Amino acid sequence: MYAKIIIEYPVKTLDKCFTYEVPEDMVSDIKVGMKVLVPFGKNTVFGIVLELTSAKPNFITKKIYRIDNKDIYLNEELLKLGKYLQEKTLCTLITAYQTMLPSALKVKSQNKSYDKFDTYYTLNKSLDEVNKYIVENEKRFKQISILDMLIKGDVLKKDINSSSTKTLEKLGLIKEIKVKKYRLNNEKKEIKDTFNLTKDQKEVYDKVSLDKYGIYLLEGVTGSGKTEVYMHLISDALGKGKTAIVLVPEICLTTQTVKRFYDRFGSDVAVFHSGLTPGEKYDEYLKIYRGEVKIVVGTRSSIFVPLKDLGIIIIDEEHSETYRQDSNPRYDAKDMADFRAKYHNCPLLLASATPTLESRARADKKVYTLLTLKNRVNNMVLPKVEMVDMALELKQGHYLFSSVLKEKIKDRLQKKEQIILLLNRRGFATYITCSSCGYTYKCPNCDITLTYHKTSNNLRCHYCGYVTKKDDVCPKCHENSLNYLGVGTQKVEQMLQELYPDARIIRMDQDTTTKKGSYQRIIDDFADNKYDILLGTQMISKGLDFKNVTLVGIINADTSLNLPDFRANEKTFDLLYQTAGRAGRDKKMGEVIVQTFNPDNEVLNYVKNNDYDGFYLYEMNIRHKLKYPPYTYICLIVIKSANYDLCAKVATDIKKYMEPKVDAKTIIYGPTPASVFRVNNIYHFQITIKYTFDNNLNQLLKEIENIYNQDKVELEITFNPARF
DNA sequence: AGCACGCCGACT
DNA sequence: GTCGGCGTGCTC
Repeated sequence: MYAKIIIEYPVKTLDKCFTYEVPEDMVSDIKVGMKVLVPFGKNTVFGIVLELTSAKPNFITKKIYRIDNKDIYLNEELLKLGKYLQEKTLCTLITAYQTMLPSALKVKSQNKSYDKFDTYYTLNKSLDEVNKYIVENEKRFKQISILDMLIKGDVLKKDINSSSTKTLEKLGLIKEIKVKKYRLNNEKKEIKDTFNLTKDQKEVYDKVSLDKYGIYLLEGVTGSGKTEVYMHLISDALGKGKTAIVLVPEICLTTQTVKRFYDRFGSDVAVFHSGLTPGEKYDEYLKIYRGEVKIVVGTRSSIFVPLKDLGIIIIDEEHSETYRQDSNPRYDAKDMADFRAKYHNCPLLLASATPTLESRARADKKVYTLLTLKNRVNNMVLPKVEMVDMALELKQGHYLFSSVLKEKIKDRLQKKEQIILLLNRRGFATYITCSSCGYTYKCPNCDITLTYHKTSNNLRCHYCGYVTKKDDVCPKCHENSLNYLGVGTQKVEQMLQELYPDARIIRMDQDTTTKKGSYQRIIDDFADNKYDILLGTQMISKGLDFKNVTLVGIINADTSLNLPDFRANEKTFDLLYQTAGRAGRDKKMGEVIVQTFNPDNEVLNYVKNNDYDGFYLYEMNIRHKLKYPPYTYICLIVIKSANYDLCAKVATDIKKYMEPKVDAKTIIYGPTPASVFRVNNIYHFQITIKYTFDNNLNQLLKEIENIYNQDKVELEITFNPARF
């Protein structure tokens, strides 16, 4: 028997099968998908068996050394999923499989075992023989008490280890056994199905068919109880003997959502996120592999878990960027989810209060089934949103906090209600703005904020390459106040403390949440009313549910409007709408203050009116005019090299190579310097491709990779990039 | 990726 | 005369 094997080196030249002979004694054990050790050149490497065949090849073959672990291997579905991942991202096949496996199982030399064991004592003789021993040695009280315990069941060695156990072991009456120990364990809980769905929720729930493939888009306002719908659907899937995957954005994981799954499904749930150690991940993977859990809740990579018989896949907060990996392979978990849903003939449910325009547009075109939850549960009303013109406030001497916001904060502090303040740091400091009038530079061709390049003191558009010089005074109001606009959370915290000396303020940003668990601690403390004000960056916007928060303040709504990205509006809407949704999640009415230099901005006004659908129509119109997704697809090629000239040359060569070969409607922009032009002395150029239908593009890009991706130049191709 | 083979410069 | 630079080509 011969095996076609793909080896561990993630290089394009080795991205193909090598054929090895399977030794006689391995024939009965070996299976497609197993990790094996093989000789390769002068080395010994690991690889994955992709195919088994009896056909003898016409070249000399080497023999497989050994199977790495015959208990864990990729099944047919996951092997196919890997190929799909390769196809979608143009990565090597081995990279695809590596991505799918937890680090403990990756195809490479592993020096340590990730298995942990508990040692138990167990009886080694029949009950009769043991009882006989007890009768014959009735004076050996210690031994007898041990035997009595063991008759009832195995006992941990460390609990009863003594000279007596050693004697019994020598006599052959008892023995040690090792049992695989999981690092994380959840108590088995009764599944309670007492939560009743509201009428709205029931309607949505009824429309999802668990018995066939289909993609549903659930558009549900903040606080509409989407999780409750998931629970019911999952519960039904389990009832059919099936399993479920729930993807959540990273930030939601440590929070209430997961707890709710534990409370409801107990030990049927495994959680997968970056906070787990490799050992913990390995254990969870093993539990899933062995079918000991039925539901996996986790971040992006959880889409690859080896659950069998999937009954439903749910992607919560589907608009979140975290579902797209921003390093190689640049996959989108939604694509993977779609593949698996098709494979298992089960539904894929995408849910969000602010769906991506792409998803929402597909729902319009009936590619997805649109489901809506328009009302909050328990008659909670959506918060009242008020715009404050910061240009006016500034004139009155209110710098970071407007007079209105200051008043409201004071009021809530008196009422012992809580406040969340958002400092919008998206798009921070890459652009130039006028601090008197709020003017920003935009590209006349692309309607994109120009990015400031300090070295050359000019402004550039990263899409088309438009360059203009930075003026000394603002072109609109002629004040000498063009600069990076930026305040740090620390500074805001300090000012806040000066304004409200008695307020208890907790800051949440990159600095305060680096330590493991610190994020959770802040959330818990705030939920426990240990603080009055939670001040944070975008990480506070998602999924948090604090009953006592009645005021949300958005300190600077504008920064993200100026992201050099065609999704700037969408990102701003998401951020503000979701943050606003943190207010008034209980009986008390919530209020939101949005501070802006552009009070007439349309996007902000849709936020004000809690009007996602309005925003959707408005933004679709813009996307249509400027031919942005969802009306087109975008593919980004980044060319990286330490050699500036070479980098620029390869970039232009690629464009020249592609231009005559693409579809007539496909447009190639650039090359332009990338948004991060130079990192560690590596230059970055980028080419943007806009296309609608281009069947050759994938093939063409493969060619490009083969021709231009050499030692001194690195190419990075991203389909449908999250940002650029 | 890793390693060998191979053909030209400055050195124990 | 050799050691070693990294360009090229191959690995079942």
